[in-house]
Amino acid sequence: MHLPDMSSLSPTARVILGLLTFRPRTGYDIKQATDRSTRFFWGASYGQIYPELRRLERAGLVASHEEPRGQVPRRVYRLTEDGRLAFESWLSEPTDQYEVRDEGLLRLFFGDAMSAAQLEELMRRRQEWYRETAALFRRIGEEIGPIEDLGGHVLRYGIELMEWNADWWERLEREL
Amino acid sequence: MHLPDMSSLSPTARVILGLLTFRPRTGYDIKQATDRSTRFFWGASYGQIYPELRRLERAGLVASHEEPRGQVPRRVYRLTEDGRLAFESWLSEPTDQYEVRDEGLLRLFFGDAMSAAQLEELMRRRQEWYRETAALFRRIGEEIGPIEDLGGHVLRYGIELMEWNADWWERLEREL
DNA sequence: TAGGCCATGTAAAAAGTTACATGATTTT
DNA sequence: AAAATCATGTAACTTTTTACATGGCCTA
Repeated sequence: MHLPDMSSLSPTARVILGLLTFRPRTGYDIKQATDRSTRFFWGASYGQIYPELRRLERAGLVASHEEPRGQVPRRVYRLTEDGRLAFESWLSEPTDQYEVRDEGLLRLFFGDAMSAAQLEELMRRRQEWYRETAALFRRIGEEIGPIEDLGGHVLRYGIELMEWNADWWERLEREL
Repeated sequence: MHLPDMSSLSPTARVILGLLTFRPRTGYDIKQATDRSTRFFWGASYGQIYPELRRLERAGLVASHEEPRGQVPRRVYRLTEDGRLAFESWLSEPTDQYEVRDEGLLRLFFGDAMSAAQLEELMRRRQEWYRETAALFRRIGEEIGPIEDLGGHVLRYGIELMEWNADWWERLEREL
């Protein structure tokens, strides 16, 4: 058995393999799962998921079988032994990749070209958005119940990060 | 005069126009500036910058002239009136785009597939990295002196966000 | 005189989004 | 009976990265 080449695991591949460590899933199911969980720190669209699943199957990291629901064709993917090894190997790699893409922050950076009223509105809007997003995360948390697995901690991270951001913009507004 | 189409301003175009609001720059200079300032919330590579500058010039948002240093060809770009209008129009658009891409967080999310020792190492590494990055940002802050413009506030945001993240992982470690 | 910085660019590949197309099943 | 959800996919496009190629200028 030759070890699968891990350096070729694309970001999307990592999310897919990760979600398959919990249980076998269809492409549709993977999309739903990313939308509900990893979306804010690593999303995926159908345009990536379906082709990537086929690539992963060719590479032997996942395997699939048909499982139609009535007339509806349906293909369920599961992790192979090679897939699990490749994923676990990625899990223990040291990586520092971290990136924030925040348009509000970019606007603030160039804010000297803004009027005072515009700046005011930006600060207000950002606070609102962060509070709303924190509330959305909280609702998701209530749906899935008390924190048990590590996914729960990540959700709590999301809530706290959104609150921190809202507070930061509030502080900025008071300062200016 | 017809208004330039702002919906076609790519993310890279916005950073370029934004940096040109301060002063005229060469492509190389723009790259240096993004590396030193916007990198962590909006970066750009040469492969985007040079082609984008030509697109922007064709669209009339920037203008350039040659300014060689000895034998070295050198082209300096500046914002046109249309470019300034397009950029200011973007500045006041309402946008909520926000994204975090954090590999450490992704690993934590799938951390049930990790051993206790692996998880331990992840938490330690992340704290280290956030503390180091906060220190790096602080050094940059010392170089550019006291906070005067809004760019200084964005730098302070970066420092505080890195500290918050380090603290979060420290708290997590104590909990587990 | 060597190394680092300034300077410009391209080609190819990788990654990701958006819009479209289709239709069955399940729930209200 | 209608609406929502489950389900699969593609094509075109946009965006971004990576690797390569080139060479002058400045300073220790």
